[in-house]
Amino acid sequence: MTTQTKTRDRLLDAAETLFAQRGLEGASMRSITTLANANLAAVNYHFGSKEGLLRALLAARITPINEQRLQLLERLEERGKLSVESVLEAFINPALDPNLRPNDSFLQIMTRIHHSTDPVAVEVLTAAFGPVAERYFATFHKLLPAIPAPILLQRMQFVIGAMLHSLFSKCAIKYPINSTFADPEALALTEDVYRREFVNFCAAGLRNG
Amino acid sequence: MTTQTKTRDRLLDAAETLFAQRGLEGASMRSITTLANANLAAVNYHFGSKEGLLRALLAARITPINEQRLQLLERLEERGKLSVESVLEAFINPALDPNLRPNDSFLQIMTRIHHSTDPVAVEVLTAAFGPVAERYFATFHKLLPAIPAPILLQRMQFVIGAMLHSLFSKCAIKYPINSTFADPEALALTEDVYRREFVNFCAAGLRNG
DNA sequence: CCAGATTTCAAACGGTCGTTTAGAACTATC
DNA sequence: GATAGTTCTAAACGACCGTTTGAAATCTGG
Repeated sequence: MTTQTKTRDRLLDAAETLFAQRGLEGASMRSITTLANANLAAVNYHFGSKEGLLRALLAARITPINEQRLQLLERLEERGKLSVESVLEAFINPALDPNLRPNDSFLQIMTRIHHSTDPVAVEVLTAAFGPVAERYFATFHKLLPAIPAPILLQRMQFVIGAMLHSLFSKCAIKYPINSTFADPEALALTEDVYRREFVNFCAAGLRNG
Repeated sequence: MTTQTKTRDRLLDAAETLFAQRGLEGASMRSITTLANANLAAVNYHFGSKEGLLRALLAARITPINEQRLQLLERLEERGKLSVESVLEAFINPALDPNLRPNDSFLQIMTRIHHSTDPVAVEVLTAAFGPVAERYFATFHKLLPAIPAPILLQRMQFVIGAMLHSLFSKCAIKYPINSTFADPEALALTEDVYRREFVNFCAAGLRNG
């Protein structure tokens, strides 16, 4: 009884799950291939190596998200709808789009690799995220001309950090502060509320920081 | 020619450096003991195991920081100097105090383990950071009574994320956006400016998010 | 100086790691 | 239904992992 999907895709899904769960070093080829119901040698056959698997996974998931970030920004410019809020929305929305992000594991990976020093992760991340960061910085710089570039850059780091950590904590570790409240249900923000909170928090910080 | 410091301390320093550089799984006992100019068995002798080394390292570094966070908050309360800004300062300052943070590597570790799922890291982090988070949340709740608890909790996640990522990027990876500017020197914010930016960014976000 | 406790050392342990290999099983084409 | 190309499989490779061991070296108090 084997799954209908192709081995290559099952390997990518398994890698996504286990890289998120155990980290890049902690997820072994044996655990990945076992979870994917594949032979140990399957990764090397389909991707050449573990590094190849990581590259393929990141390319398959990160690239579409960042491409959409650039597309949304272009559309806002074309339609003259640029504002701090709309740009922040264009930045966060692709990371929440179910069409681009099959499961929550990838958000964990994204946070992990943003704070890792793994050469492959850094290389892929720089290549994919660099143009987006430059483009968004330039846009914010136009929208907030009174803020000196180094200051604005620092504030963008705050924005990126707020995004990464909140996306991670949304679908992974529950912070102990949650235990303060009797009803954990009341703490679960809808995705719309989360999005609004992120945009407003960062907009206020960028402007008045 | 051996270093004057004791083996136990050299092991902690080496572990701090390598855990930051290669992650908890990526830093091997052999690399740690070699960097510390110690025998391979030294870690097991002094700390029992690699996990024991990690626990000792985290306890030695995280605990003082979080204790000071609580102390500073108490002092603000005693002196009636509570404000969103002063509380944010009490939160960020211990992480920048050279007396509590011997070198930058620990900031990388702190960011890493905040986004890891390693059982030991999660356990230590929850124990050390939980009371701090609850305490600060209660204080912010008093200062900003109009904001519903779940919303305030989400905004605190943004604050924590902004802190973690900015501390990490300060001493680790340089984002590609930096390359946009000719003079990288002009981008290096002093620690005072960074602190002020963090406090003002987060204060604006918490209030008007 | 010497006994006793502490610390360091080289060597080896079993286990897991990522990768390779040669052949079996499958699939598509004629 | 034979053939060629693709995919899968089991087994083994050397390398590195964290840990253990027992003896040497070092330090300590009398």
